[in-house]
Amino acid sequence: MFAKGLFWFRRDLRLYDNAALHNALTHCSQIACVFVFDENILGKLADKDDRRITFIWKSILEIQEKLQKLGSDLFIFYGDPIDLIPKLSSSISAEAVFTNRDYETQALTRDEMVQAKLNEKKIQFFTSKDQIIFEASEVTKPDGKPYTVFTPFKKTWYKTLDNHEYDFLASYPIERHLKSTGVASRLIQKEEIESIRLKLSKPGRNEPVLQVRSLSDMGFVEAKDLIVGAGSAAADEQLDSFIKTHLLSYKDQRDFPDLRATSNLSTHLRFGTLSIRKCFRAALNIVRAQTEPKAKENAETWLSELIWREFYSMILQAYPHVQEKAFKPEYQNLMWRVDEKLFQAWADGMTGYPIVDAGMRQLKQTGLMHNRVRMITASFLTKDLLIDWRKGEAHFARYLLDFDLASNNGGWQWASSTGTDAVPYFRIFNPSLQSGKFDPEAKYIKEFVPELKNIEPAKIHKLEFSVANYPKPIIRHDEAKNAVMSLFKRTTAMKDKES
DNA sequence: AAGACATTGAA
DNA sequence: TCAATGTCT
Repeated sequence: MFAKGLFWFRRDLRLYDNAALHNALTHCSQIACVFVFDENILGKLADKDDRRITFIWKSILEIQEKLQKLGSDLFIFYGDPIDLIPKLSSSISAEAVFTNRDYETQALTRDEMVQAKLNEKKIQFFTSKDQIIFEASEVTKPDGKPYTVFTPFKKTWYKTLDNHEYDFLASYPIERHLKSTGVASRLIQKEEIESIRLKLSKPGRNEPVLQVRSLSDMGFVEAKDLIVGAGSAAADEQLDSFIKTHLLSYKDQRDFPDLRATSNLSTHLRFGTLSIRKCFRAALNIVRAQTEPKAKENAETWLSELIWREFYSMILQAYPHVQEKAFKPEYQNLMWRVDEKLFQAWADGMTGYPIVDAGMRQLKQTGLMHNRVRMITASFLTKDLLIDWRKGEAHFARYLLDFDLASNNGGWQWASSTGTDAVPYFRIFNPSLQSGKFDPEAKYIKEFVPELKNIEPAKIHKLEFSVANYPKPIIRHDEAKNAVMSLFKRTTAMKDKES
């Protein structure tokens, strides 16, 4: 038991069912909470009205308000966590720092450095699993090696959950430790926090710490077009409404982008405004309650999507090289085309392929893109334009409100056939067929490509139309298909020769 | 509109 | 041996 501890919020922006926060509250007599806007990350953001910064800001304000109601407060800093976390820990005389694990290489390196600095000061550093149900070492093949194919992974994932009687989905009860105020509280009270704040912001021996009171303190402005409500209350509402309206028809409807039948929870899962354990519990309860097989199947498909998220997190943990290069060694030296004009046409939604352009415009306009369309646009960039998947990955990373490195990288490597799961041959999307199949009435297309509002859907899919201000297709799909097949075949042939 | 395409990991 | 978020005939 420690007298004082520090809890560090990162991508777990909620005050319930939070593993590391629970750990802190049960191992310290008193704790303080902090969020740090990392200057290393924010400095690289090109747009000052970044939707994600606004989402985080609003979500942590919700947390701060709750902590204030509990008699405490939240420290909000801007700077380098490698300096700030140890500095704050000393200021509050913390003996230990608690945080939830993050598996991206950059985050792991940062945490190692934070830990080293803390240990110099004889302060302990504890991390917890919180953002996924199972870490890479917990779901493996019988020989202990990580899976690389989704379906067997999913089977073992379920089996592991079942073997432990669903303990892995149990909620961490935080509330009971947060109740009382005053001397009995487990939270350091706001007077003490205020005096530490004053001390930290005074220029003295050390640089004063930049304590954030508004977005503009960091040079950011509020994004006005945030289409996902920030905070955990909004997340809970979204979960409830998705379950009520779309879960039992999820399998049948999720692939049609105009139906808006997906869960829309990705942003909340990314920032932890929704607990993944709560998500799985809710889904499993619904699945179990279904007597009608069709409804059950629909709900199970959503569970499967959540397990895809687990799968790609596992891949990132087990194979961190995917962050720089192809998962498959034989595709690490593919000769992708370098063509800034083609790339820009794709990024701007000006390829002349309506379904692709609709998706790319939805991304820029809203910060999100329907999953089916992510696959179509990714396939188009890599298989039709022959442009390196990493260029597309970076573009999505810049604009997606729900950007998650593991899932984004997994999706791009999947679409470009460089990643886990076999069979490049089968995976060249035909944009015309995809749009005819998943947006038959071209409703989604017309929403984001209004130039086409008077064109018959069938003509849109077949690209048989001509409109002012809208480009002709920048590439012929049939020719592109042959080109990409021979690109992959050449590489495979080279591999065969070597062996 | 069923079958061909044809590769690879997992059991 | 089975399976794999597709396409093409």
